[in-house]
Amino acid sequence: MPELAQVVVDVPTMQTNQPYTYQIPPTLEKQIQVGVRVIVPFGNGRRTVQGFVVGINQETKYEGKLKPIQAIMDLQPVISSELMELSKWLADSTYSFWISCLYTMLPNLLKAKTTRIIRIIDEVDEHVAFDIFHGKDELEMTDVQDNPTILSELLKLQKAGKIAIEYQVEDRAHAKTVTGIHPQLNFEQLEDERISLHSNAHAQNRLISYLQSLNGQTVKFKEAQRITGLKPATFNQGQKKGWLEKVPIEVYRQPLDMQGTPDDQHLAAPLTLNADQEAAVNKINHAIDDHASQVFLLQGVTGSGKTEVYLQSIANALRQGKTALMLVPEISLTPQIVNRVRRRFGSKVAVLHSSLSNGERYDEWRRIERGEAQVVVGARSAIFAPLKNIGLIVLDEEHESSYKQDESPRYHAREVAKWRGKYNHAPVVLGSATPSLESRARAVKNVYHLLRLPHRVNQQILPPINIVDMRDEVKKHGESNFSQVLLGELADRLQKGEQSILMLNRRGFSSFMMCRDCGAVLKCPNCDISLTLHMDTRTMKCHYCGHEEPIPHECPNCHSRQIRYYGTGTEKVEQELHQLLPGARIIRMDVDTTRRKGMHAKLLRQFGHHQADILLGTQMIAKGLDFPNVTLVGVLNADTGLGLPDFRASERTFDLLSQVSGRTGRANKQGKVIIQTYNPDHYAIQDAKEHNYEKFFKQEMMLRRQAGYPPYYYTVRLMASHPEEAKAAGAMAKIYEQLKNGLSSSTIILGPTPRAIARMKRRYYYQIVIKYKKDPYLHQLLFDILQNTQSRGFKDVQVSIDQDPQYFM
DNA sequence: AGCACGCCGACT
DNA sequence: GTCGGCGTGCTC
Repeated sequence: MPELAQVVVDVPTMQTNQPYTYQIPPTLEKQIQVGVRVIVPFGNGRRTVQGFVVGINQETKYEGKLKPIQAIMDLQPVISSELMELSKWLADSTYSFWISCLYTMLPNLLKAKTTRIIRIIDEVDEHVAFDIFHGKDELEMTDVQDNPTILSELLKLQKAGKIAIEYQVEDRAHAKTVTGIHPQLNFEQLEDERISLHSNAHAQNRLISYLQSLNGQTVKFKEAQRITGLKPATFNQGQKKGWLEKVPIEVYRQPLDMQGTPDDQHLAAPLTLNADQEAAVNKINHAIDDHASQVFLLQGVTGSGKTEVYLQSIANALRQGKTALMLVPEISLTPQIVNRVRRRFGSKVAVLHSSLSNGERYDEWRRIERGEAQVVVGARSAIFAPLKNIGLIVLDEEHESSYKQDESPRYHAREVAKWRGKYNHAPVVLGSATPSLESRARAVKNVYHLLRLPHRVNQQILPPINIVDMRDEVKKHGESNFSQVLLGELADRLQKGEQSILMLNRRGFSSFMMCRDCGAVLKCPNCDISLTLHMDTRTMKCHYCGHEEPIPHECPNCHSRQIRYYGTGTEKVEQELHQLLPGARIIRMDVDTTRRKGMHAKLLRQFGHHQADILLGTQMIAKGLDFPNVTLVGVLNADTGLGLPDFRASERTFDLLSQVSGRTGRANKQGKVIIQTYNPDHYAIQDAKEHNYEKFFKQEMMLRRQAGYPPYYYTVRLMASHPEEAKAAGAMAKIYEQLKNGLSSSTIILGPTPRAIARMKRRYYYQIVIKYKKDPYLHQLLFDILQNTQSRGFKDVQVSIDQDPQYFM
């Protein structure tokens, strides 16, 4: 019996979400392995697609004739056996396609581009040759596919055999190369060449000496020019005379911020640990040494030196000959933290940012895959880094919601980390000053091992927090984003030459246009939400679909000219600040000023060098920053997130206030925090003021218990969308019937209801939230529901399932 | 996804 | 009669 390949093809639909069996042609027999990418014929016609070999065996249930694999794209598997296992688990636990999970684990460049090319194979008339093919003999399908007239014409020609459609699967993954030069002659031969030189050919003479000094090595052309000072023309002469040859040298793309990485001779030494840190490191190191897949929850107040604990534990994993993975939320993946890891571990470190180009990302991935990097630092998707023999996984700021991917596959990096920890028999460290309720509850139940760092390393007390009641403030001093107290403190810092950080909480908050006469709010034509004013581009933008339109001068509803904008953006605050404190130098950080590559780092560097007095920003400045000269943190509007219809609203507010408070008093100077709010008595704000996580945890747990939310219940969210509201609602109603009949009696079904943002990108959304403690039928039932989605009655309906959603909106 | 097959109304 | 609209089903 011949070996057969089981292939998962790149056709992400429910019906094709399974391996297909292919013959292995004799020429590929030796190269085919599980985890390589292949090109296979799929469907009628000459269509070819990319796929992954997920198994090699002799089994097939398929009765028809098996097709052969057309080509193999990798010499080595790009999916290891660990990641293969993981991909199956991921698809199952997130209700997503296997193929999507495989791609999620790889750099984008490994997703092949498929193109359809239309080629003339027989005489066609002039109209076709010039008007459609523009005189050429081939055409890309993408150029014509949305022109029905041309398309039908081409279809006829295809039937007549005049043109043919060819499929090309193109691998986009290419190693970057630079030109290198390689001596073609040995020392003596070069010496002979020297003799035949003209006496004034000094440059060529020097080139010969240089080539001799290379001893047969290949060097980069640029490098050779730099060292010899010779012109490219001289080298070209040498090439013509056969002394040297130009060859491509494979190099890794160097991200901007990688340049200037310390060399491995001058790495930073570990810092001295305090007793708490040492106890934590010891526990973690024991687990590493014992190959124990224990989960630790490292709960340490801001400034308590969690990072040092991570670094020393990572160092221990490396000493054991193992690798380590450290995850950081994208928002705090700042140069500060990356540089700290690089200074400690030098060239062993690979970094996976979202701001890397596809090529850079591919190169970092290959460095890891080849074992050249043993420490990986990155955001969410770095959890799939192709490290082998993992000894430790760290998730910093484990409570961050950005660890959950909000599109399919909707995985949580924390859960993947635990899976890989188990597979590799390695501990997982979850670190946070404000752990998620889920994690902390597990620590209480001893599922996780709790490690605490209750003190700041510099013995600084946590900064005192003042709450300013903005209701009084507005009564006494009128509308302003700045209370008298905050202004006074800011002026005081300016005078002392100290720095301040101001945070504008943008959650659930933005500048919108409203008509003062009829009250109409300018809304997105595609989505059900108001448009946000962007002064920099002078446009109104939709934050959901990207729709953009000019700022209106009159109300589109009643044509009144009394249309004004409301709300507060960072720009408006900056303007107000310039008026109130004319001398202050301000750096504004928000999505608009940091969109350009490298701007984030640049602005922080400027602030670090004290080129500004005030750093004004959104949530992105709340985490991870460490500036010793900052002695004041102000939160302009603490409570805008509290009103959101989301059971985690209080937790997020508490986290945010705690995190941002930690940005001050980090060095020797005492810091201070001022929080402005319209809800001064809310427990999330009061507990943050007291730096009292325990109190907040107890209170919030009680409320979650009463309302039946996580961590007391698991939740799943189902969503259905359709361009017509009734169709979306109807689909959800059908799903509701299936659920009601199939689930156990203790399970609670909420809905169906329209989503808080009921319309987005021209589609209407309906949702159901299921709350359950234990339901043996649920998992299978949800898969059945997805399967039923294929039937009539669900035409054009998109259904998605989100296990443990982060947001209910 | 992409394509063929097949069943209905509108035209050469 | 046939062309082409879209609903349905299949891809190893």
